[in-house]
Amino acid sequence: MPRKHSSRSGTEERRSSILTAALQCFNEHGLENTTVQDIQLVAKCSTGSLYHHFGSKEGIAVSLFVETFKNMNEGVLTELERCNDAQTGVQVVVTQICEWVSENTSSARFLLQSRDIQFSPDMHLQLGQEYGDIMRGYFQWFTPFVEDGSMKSLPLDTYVPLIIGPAQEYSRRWLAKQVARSPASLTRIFSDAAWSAVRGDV
Amino acid sequence: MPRKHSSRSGTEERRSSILTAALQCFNEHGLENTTVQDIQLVAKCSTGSLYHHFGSKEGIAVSLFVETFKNMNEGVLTELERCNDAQTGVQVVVTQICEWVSENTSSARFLLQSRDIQFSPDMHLQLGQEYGDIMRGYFQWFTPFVEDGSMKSLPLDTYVPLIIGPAQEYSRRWLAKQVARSPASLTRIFSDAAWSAVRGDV
DNA sequence: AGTTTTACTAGAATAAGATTCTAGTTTAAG
DNA sequence: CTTAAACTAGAATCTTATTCTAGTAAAACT
Repeated sequence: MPRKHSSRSGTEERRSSILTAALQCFNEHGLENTTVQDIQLVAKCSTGSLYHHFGSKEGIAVSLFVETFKNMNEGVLTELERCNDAQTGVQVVVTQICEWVSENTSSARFLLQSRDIQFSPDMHLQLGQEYGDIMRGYFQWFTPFVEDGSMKSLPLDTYVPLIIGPAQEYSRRWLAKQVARSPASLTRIFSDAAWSAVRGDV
Repeated sequence: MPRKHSSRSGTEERRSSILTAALQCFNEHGLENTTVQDIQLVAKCSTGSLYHHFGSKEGIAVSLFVETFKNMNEGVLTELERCNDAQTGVQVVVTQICEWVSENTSSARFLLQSRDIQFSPDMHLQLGQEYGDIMRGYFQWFTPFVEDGSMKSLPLDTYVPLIIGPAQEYSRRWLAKQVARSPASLTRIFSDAAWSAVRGDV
């Protein structure tokens, strides 16, 4: 695994070409059934190169996970910060998620179905860091509205599941091809549900 | 894989001892990092025996998944059938799930984190069968209440995510030790949210 | 009871695939 | 122009899933 930022040109391309290849393979054959050779073949890179960059097959999955996760959440947070009332905020979060899933099916499939990647201790740390930052972002936005009563006061850990739970669960099913209509087309339903789950009792 | 019911005594014990051992191993090391040898060791059985019963490591996971899934849903359905109004029904489903997860952490962890088992075609068929039966059970119970207006009329595929989404998403986090309070202790919050997501507009 | 059939167990042999290792090559920095 | 570090290659190895051959034992049949 490379410690510092790559100093060499073309190296970032190699790295991301491996990630792209991996995403494609994971989507075609599943994480489990993808061999590193499959990835090498698609990315046109050698064993050495692949292991230099990621250390292991799991390392590839972890990097992909982290980058995808950050990517999605940064998009959502950006939109959220444009809002200035609780209801709009909640609904925008749900809408953004539904749209992102519908437009980035490969990434979404990987992200939502890969709960059980085995994170090694330091990977776990890295992820925990990112995760904490992102959550802080959300909570900072919402806290004022809990305080002024426009949102219910609930245990902190329950907000995220209440708001994104239904959309996420539906998305999982859609990505697994168990249901047909895209999450984006049901945005309204899921964002209404989210709001009624956390709105203050007026 | 055995086609018929086992005719021989002690065979069912061997079979279920393998499943139990597998569940334990999966929980300790993760699906990925569990070797069949690990399972053999815990179950005290030979390679031949294990492969006779399940055909592959994946086969073990699939059997475990199917049995656990049926198990949980039968419990929920039984309770549901005792109810005779929509609100109670919805809330009982959520409550049952929260309690089952809190009381059967090993099984729940396996069930909720193993979205991405690669089902081979015939396994997929078997699962699809079970799954369809169970869903039919739920829908039969709910349909009348949609018709009489006590529940919203929505696309069929959205009911399940709306009702169990938040509880399930929270449960995932709890099982991954990302949050501390047990789902059972938050039943009220999740079942209220479920009901407000699907209640008819009175 | 004796024979046959079939479920089941065993563990060695094999095969597939992940990871490591050795030997470079290329680039940036001094 | 030299050196150190990033990077690439691909053969060798090591781990692990799966297959194969050879049985044992219980039920079914006569």
